[in-house]
Amino acid sequence: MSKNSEQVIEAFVERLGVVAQGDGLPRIAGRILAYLVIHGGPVRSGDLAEQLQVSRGSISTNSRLLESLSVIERVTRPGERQDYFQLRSDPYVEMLHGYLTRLRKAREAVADTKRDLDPDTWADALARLGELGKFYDDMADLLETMIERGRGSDSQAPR
Amino acid sequence: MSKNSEQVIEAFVERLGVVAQGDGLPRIAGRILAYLVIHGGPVRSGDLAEQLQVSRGSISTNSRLLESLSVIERVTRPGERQDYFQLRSDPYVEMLHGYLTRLRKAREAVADTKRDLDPDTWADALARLGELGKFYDDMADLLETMIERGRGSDSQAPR
DNA sequence: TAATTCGTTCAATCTGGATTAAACGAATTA
DNA sequence: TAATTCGTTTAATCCAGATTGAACGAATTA
Repeated sequence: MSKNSEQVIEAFVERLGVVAQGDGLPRIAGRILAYLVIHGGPVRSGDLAEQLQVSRGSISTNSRLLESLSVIERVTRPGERQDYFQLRSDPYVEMLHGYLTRLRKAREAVADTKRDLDPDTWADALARLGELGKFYDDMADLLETMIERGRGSDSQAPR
Repeated sequence: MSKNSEQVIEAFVERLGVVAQGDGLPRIAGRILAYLVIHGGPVRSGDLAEQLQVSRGSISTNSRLLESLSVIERVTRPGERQDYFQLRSDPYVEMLHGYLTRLRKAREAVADTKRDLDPDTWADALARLGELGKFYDDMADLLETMIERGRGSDSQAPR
């Protein structure tokens, strides 16, 4: 690895950490993801801690988070004790499910409110709630489209 | 307002606060938005502070945030000193611009990295970066579609 | 057996961002 | 003029969530 590449990769890892943060994920989760995007193949959990300079506990917590998001997967090797992690085949599409869940929660809040408000007294409010609900619905549709589109047809799968 | 409606609205305001939080916005911004969705018309800034039980400073900061996001607008009335706030006409579509900005930032991190990595040495990493970049591109396209669809035709546009 | 090396958990700490409270200026009113 | 009432800003506080570090159990090795 040329000196230059090191810096480039380090920068990428850090920037994806910030992106993850903006998406409501722990910074370290983004860094792990970035590291796996760069280094692909199964990476030893211990290496992650060392390379990213974070505690083993953090790696444990955040890798399990990414696992639960179906972004990475844990693999093992016969005769070896360490866990390995690698990207799943459709890593990014999977993340959309998280957005979808949040969207549905928002949508539910709107729906509940619409249901519980008296139609005569709150006509105006209900109209505006309808707009907001529709927005959430459209967003959800779009995400579902995106998920549908991505699933299976993911450019080049096997590595 | 029946006792019941009060509770319903209060719950809605709180829930949208949580939603906002999940979207990386201050909780109070979400509450202000919810309050305006319910009560529509121009609402006095002072009322917001009182009704939401937060400091004037918070109202000031968060309303300016929502203003900068083009979600609400500030209006005044001749002879009155207080500021009023109301929803803008396409409040939700406007929020998408924020997502788009974040998406582009992520996309840029990927593009920069791709540009700076030696194609021979990092062929695999570049392929994976390409996938990630494509994902961001697709997301951006979809958001732009959404923005396009929503703009102007507001209420119920054909899908 | 004891000593390592894993991963996980949990309490303690750290930290960034939200929120407040106080101070300020501007406009208004008395 | 002084006293109010706005909105904003800033420093101080608060808080939730991230991160760490130590402790633990399990599996391994010597």
